[in-house]
Amino acid sequence: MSKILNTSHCNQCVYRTWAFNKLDQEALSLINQHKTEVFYRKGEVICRQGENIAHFLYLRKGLVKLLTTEKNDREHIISIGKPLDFIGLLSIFSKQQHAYTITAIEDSVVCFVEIDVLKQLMAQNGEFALDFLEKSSRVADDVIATRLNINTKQLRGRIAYILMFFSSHIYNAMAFELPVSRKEIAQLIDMSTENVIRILSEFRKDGIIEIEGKLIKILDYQKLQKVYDLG
Amino acid sequence: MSKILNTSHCNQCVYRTWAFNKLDQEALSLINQHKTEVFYRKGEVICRQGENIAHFLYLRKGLVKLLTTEKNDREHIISIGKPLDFIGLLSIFSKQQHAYTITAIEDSVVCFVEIDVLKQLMAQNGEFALDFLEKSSRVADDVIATRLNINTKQLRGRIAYILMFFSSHIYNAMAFELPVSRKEIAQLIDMSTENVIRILSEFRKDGIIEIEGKLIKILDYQKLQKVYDLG
DNA sequence: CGCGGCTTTGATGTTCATCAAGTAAAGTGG
DNA sequence: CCACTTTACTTGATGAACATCAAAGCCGCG
Repeated sequence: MSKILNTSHCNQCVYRTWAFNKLDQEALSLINQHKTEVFYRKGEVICRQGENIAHFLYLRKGLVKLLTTEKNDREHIISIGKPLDFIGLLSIFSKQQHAYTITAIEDSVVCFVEIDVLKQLMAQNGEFALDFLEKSSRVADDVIATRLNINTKQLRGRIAYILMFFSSHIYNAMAFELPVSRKEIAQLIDMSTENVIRILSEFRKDGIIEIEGKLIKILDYQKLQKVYDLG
Repeated sequence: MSKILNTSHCNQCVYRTWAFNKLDQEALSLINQHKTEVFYRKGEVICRQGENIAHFLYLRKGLVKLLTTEKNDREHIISIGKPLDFIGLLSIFSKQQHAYTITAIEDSVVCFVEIDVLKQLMAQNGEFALDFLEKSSRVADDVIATRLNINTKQLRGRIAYILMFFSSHIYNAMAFELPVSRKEIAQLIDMSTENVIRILSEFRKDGIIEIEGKLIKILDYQKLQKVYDLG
C-alpha cells in the first residue's frame, strides 16, 4: 500500500531550486505545511480520472503513466512522467477534475501540494507564477510534440522512438529493464500488442537490440536512430 | 498584403474582460503602447516555425491554422485557432522560437503584444499571471485532448468530427462554407486527401450532408453525432 | 489558352489490427 | 507447496482499413 512519508522540509528538497526558486523562506514554509509526500508501490494508482483536483502533483522519484479510459474500456497512455515532471499536466489549472488517471509503473514518491496554497502564492508573487508557467508549459508542449511525432510515424519508427525514449530520456543507458509491459507500450504508441512484439523481434533479428524478457540492450543505436528518422 | 491597423485603445477591446481583466488602467496603457494589431488576408502567413518569439499573439477576428513542416516536406496541421484563442499556444513561454507556422485561413486580425512587457506585468501582478495561466492552459489542454480523440477514431469518425467542429465550434450553423481545402482537412485529421473526399461523398449519399464545392449543409446532425460516437 | 492546383472516382497494394492457438510466467487459494 | 487460474508473451494466418497510384474534369489565373 501507499504510505505517507515522514517528510523533510521543503528547504532541503532538491526540487526547491527547480520549481520553487523564486519563493522566500516564508512561502516555502507555507508550502511545507500544506504538502504531503506519498510513496507508491509499482502498480498503485495515484489519482483517478474524474476525481476532483485538490493538489498540484509532482514526481520526486520513480516513474508514472498518465492514461485515459475510453468508452470502449480501452486504455490509452498519454505520456510517461519522470522525476521533476508536473504529472498533473496543466489540467490542474484549467479543469476541476483530473483528466487522466496516474499510476506508478515503478516505485514512486509523489509530492502533493494543496492547489489553493499554490494559487495563493502565485497570486502574491508574480515572478514565481511566471517561472512556474514557463516550466509547466514546457511539459505540455512536450506532450503535444510527442503525440504529433508518434502519429506521423509507422510502427517501426514508433518502436524505435520508445526504445530511444527509455534509453536516452529515462535510464541514460544502453541496457535497461522495460518498466512497462508490451501491452502498455502498445497503448502508449497506438498500436496492437502483437505488433509491438513482432517488431521488437524484427529489431532483434536485425541485430539492433537484444531482448530477454523485459531486459533490453541496444546494440546499434545508430541503426535505431535511422529507423526512427525514416519513420 | 497584411497591414497594421489604426488600433483602438485596449480599454475598448472586447478581450479586455477576457484575458486582461486583472489589469488596472496603468497596466492596460502599457500594453496598449506595446501592442500592434495587424490585419491579414486569407492565405497570408502570420509567423513562421523557427522564427524568434517576440510577441504574444491572440486572434481578434478570423480563423487561422497552426502547422508544422516535417522533414519529408509534409505539412501537418495541429489545430485551428479561432477568435479569443492564444494562437501561439504555450510555446511562447517555454521556447525561444515558434514551434509552428501560423497562417490565416480567413481574413484575420491578430493582436501582437510584446512578450517582454507581458512577462513584466505577470511578474508584477500575480493575480494576472494566475488568471492568464488558467486561460492558456485550457487552450493547450484542448489541443492534447483533440489530438488523442482524433487518433483513436477511424476515418468516418474523423470526418464527422471535423464537420461538427466547424458547425458547432466555429460557425454555429448547419450550413457553412468550409474555410479549408480537402487537402488541409486531410493534414488536420491525419488521412489522405482522396479519402477525405470519398467519405464526404459517402456522407452525402447517406443523406447526412449536402455538398456544393466548399459549401456544406448538415442535414442530419444526429446521424453525424452517431458516426462520430461509433468512431 | 494553357498551366498548375484542387477535386473526384476507380483500381491496386501495403500496412496494420484482429483472430487463433500455444507457451511461459506470475499470482491465488487450498 | 502444488494445482489452478489468470495474465503476459509469442508466432502465424487472415482480412479490413487505409494510402498510394493513375486518370480525368474542373476552375482560376497569368
